[in-house]
Amino acid sequence: MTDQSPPEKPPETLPRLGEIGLTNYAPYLMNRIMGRYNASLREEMAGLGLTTPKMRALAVLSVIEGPLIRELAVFSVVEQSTLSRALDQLATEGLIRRESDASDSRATRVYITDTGRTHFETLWPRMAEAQERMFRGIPADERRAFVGTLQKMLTNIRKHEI
Amino acid sequence: MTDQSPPEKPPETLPRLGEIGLTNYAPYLMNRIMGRYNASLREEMAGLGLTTPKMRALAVLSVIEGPLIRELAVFSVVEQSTLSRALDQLATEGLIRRESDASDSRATRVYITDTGRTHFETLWPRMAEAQERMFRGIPADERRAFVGTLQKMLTNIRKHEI
DNA sequence: CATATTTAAATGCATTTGCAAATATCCCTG
DNA sequence: CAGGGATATTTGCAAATGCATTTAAATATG
Repeated sequence: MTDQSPPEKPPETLPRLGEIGLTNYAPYLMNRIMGRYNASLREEMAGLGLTTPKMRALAVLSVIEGPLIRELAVFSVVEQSTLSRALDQLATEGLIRRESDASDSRATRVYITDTGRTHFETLWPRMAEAQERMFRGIPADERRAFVGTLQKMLTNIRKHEI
Repeated sequence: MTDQSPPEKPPETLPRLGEIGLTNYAPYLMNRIMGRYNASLREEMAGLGLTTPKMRALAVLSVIEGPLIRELAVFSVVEQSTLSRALDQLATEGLIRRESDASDSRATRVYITDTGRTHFETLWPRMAEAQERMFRGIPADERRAFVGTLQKMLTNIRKHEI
């Protein structure tokens, strides 16, 4: 009972959320900002008959040629089962095309159609605008640094997913 | 037919997503990163009987004292009707308390209970860890700059919401 | 080479979500 | 101070979501 070590200091003192404040906690800020970004697009998307998963799939497919469905799920940040159904709709509407993989008949590759590309290009200016609103008043070099940090963060999380 | 001006440049040329690349488009990166962050917490939350809306409400309430429900909806980035039901559950579980506003009997203020605070403090270390994983290898000054930019962005979107 | 294991995608089902409408109260205007 | 909007919250309902399971095919193992 002669232990002299200070009992009140744990090895690592974790500050509480209240101490940091919501607006210093990066995930809170990011969720808040993305919530607004996504909401601002939802309206536009609804007019085009698109939901968030459908739009995200189209966006990724406008850039990546013929990914597997499970890859598309990761890139577009949509649950695989949700994506599967979103693809059903997109295929029915003629915006994408499913093609069974040549070397693995379990797998399916997904391609955007010309119609799909046109559709996405109608939406893209709104997405660019929404980004522009987010970044309003932020100088170019600060934007670049911000995106650079995001890319590092993506690398960090990628070690856990994929 | 002697017009010498270059005909290929429209007044404002909007780069396509394919030209920027997904990984230079900030909203894509942010959605991707937050998707992972939220997924990593979902598991932990499930064990505590929390959903994302319930967790977010608790987190905000651990910092903000007695907000109106519509304010809480904005702060916690949850649709008001969804929040209303999340609060039903949280109240049943004794984690929050609804109290009708003194000066406006339409309005309801929400307070976290001691039990709710304890509950949230069980989750908080996981949230802090998740943030730490996101920021791994990113130096302190870069983190600060990043959060600073996020705060500016929040100000930008705030002009549109609330 | 038969069998067990893993992997890809789709589907069944219960829960959650979000829009729109309902309800209750407040505030403004004449 | 009565009536017509606004505003705060809840609720009905159809659609979307996500987990767990199924189906089908590939790969590993003995």
